[in-house]
Amino acid sequence: MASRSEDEQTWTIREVAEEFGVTHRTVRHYEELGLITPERRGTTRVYRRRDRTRLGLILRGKRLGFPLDEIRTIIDLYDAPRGRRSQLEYVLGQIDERRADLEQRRRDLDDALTELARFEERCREDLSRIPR
Amino acid sequence: MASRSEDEQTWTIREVAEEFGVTHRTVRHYEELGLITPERRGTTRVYRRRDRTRLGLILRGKRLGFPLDEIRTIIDLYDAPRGRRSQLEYVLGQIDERRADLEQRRRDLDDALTELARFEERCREDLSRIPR
DNA sequence: CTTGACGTTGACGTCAACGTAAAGCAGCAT
DNA sequence: ATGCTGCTTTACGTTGACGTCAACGTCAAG
Repeated sequence: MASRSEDEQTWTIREVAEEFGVTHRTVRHYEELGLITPERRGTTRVYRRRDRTRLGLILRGKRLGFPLDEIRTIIDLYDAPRGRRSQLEYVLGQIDERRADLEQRRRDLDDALTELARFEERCREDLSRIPR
Repeated sequence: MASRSEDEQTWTIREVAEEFGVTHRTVRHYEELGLITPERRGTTRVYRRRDRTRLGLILRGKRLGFPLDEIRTIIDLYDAPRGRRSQLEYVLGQIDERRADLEQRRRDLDDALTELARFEERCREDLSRIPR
């Protein structure tokens, strides 16, 4: 039972890779680029909740089409030191830039979706005019 | 005023490139991949409204993180023949797939934005606790 | 008629994001 | 001890999306 701070569930590289639907090579690639930094038990990589969280953020960033180095600056932002006032102000500025970027994407996305809806409408009309 | 079908405004490659903020090499690359097919006046490329429309769609697709060959299938869809019933049904099916993809992206995007908002909130709280 | 300013076609270079093969160690089941 | 399985590093290959020449055509201006 030992109630120490043993929130220490860990995973192997195969486990996280399979869980997130990527290869171990991909996971290691992200480590090479400094996106995740698993500990080592001897020579073996040990992944914790923090690493899985970051991996999730990375993959979502990829689905959104961000390059990996940009993704790194984004998720590093979440872990950045925010002790001093100047640091916090810097972080808040970065947040604003990020939001502007994301909102541009959402506009593009919404435009694409409404166009698609209009196009579907036209197709359905065409279809309704075809007999049989 | 000569009312012929002279909706024939044209542009050169430099013009469209500059207008859309890309290089002529990029425009030619898209042509190599069959994403746009400008006519030729002799050997020179001639761009019309249709090409500009497609270029706009391509670049929006890129901002959304789609690969170029996927973008081609998407915008080709808009120009696909829809004469027969089977063709229309195929197109409608493709539209559904596209929409599912785009909506997944929007979910990711909204998640990212709400997380960002929460994070900003925390930063502002931290900031309010710092004197001076 | 030469000189730019643009246009054209190759062809090779580059960078990101991995894939893939080669070779080795580490534990442990037989 | 031996082999198997899973993890490791090293290193070169691949694909997508262009960049970057080089070498040449063309047409209006001087």
